[in-house]
Amino acid sequence: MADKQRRKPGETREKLMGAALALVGKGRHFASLGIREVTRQAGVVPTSFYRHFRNMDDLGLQLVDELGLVLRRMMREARANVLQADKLIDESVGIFITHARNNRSFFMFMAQGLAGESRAVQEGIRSEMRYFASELANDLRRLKVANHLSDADLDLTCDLVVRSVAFSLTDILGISPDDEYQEEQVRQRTARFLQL
Amino acid sequence: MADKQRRKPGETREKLMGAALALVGKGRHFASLGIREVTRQAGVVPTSFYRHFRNMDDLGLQLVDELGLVLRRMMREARANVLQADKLIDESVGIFITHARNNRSFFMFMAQGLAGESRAVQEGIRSEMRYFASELANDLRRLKVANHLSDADLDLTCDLVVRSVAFSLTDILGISPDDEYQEEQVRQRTARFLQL
DNA sequence: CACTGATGTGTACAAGTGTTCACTAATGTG
DNA sequence: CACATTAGTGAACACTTGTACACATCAGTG
Repeated sequence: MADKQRRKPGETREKLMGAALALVGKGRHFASLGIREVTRQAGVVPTSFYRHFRNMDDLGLQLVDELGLVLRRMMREARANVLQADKLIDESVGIFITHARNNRSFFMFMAQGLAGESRAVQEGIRSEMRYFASELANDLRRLKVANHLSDADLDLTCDLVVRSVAFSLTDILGISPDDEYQEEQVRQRTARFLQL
Repeated sequence: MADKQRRKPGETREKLMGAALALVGKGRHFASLGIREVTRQAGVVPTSFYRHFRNMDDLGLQLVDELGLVLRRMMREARANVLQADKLIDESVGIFITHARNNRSFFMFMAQGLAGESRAVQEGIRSEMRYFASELANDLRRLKVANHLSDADLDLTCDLVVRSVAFSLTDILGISPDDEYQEEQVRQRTARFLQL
């Protein structure tokens, strides 16, 4: 695997992705970002952009890949921490919210991408969600919770759960700053959703 | 109420909103639209924009208002057509999908706005959804379906239902052209969601 | 060491951007 | 009718945008 060379040890490519993410985190929509804007934020000259990405959509796609890593990390942590089934929901929601706060920009990007303008990005995010839902179904099968549901219904339920949680994203991200009361509010509501 | 004057009988204001909507319908994201672009699509000179809107966010807000009308119309139709409770879900999903197809751009705008960059638009759409959910809860109470749920749980359930349906939007809009098979697929899945 | 390929920089340009200004024509109100 | 208001127009501005080109610099390979 090739590394960068010249001057700095930091990868310009990562700086660019980070810059785009930072702008999204500040409230901008990914679809409205321009090449120059991103390079400016990254502290790089505009032409450098083309060394790593064809265009903004390309950058978006690569962000989706990284997003996948974040989600997998979250899943792993959830699996490790959820030991008994009775606290399953509360624990999971807690972990999710924590990750959503720690990777605010990433999850914002995800929420945006679901209705974004690049079909490819849209499809990518959706596919990550499908994967997540199917893994969730497997876990539940393994834990023998929800034996009362048929296989097909379990899959469907998990899809529904993932969708609901994803939707709650906009709630969480909308208040994230440090409004602890509201956060608790959302936490409880999301948990109740899942119980139903 | 004042009307337009000069030359044409058609409202420029509506032409501008229609133009923005049309661009969204073509796959563009609202956040990436510019004033000049919209006026060009509307066949109007750029300066005319300022006669009706402060900026693009303002236009977005007014679109949300119109979106509210569309939603209310849909709700009315659903209320009129759903007579017996057993067909409630299938009927409702059918009506929803029909409206989603007929007002494709509007619903696309709605899906986008949920994670859009204007906080005001975001809040507006969310408030429309809350209103919709509360009306739905009232209807269900009236029909005496779901007596087994507490009031608070019913409200929560309806919120969940509206969220799920809204999420399905992206599914529906993503395939809308004329893929009847997939449409049936989504129709069945959404219905099953609601049954659960 | 010379060569190649990847990565970085600076300059340049044509096209598109939001917004302002002065001007014109139609409308509704006195 | 005169008048203020409203809704339309075209020209002009200062900037920003995406992209292309030529060039510089480094890492690794023969």
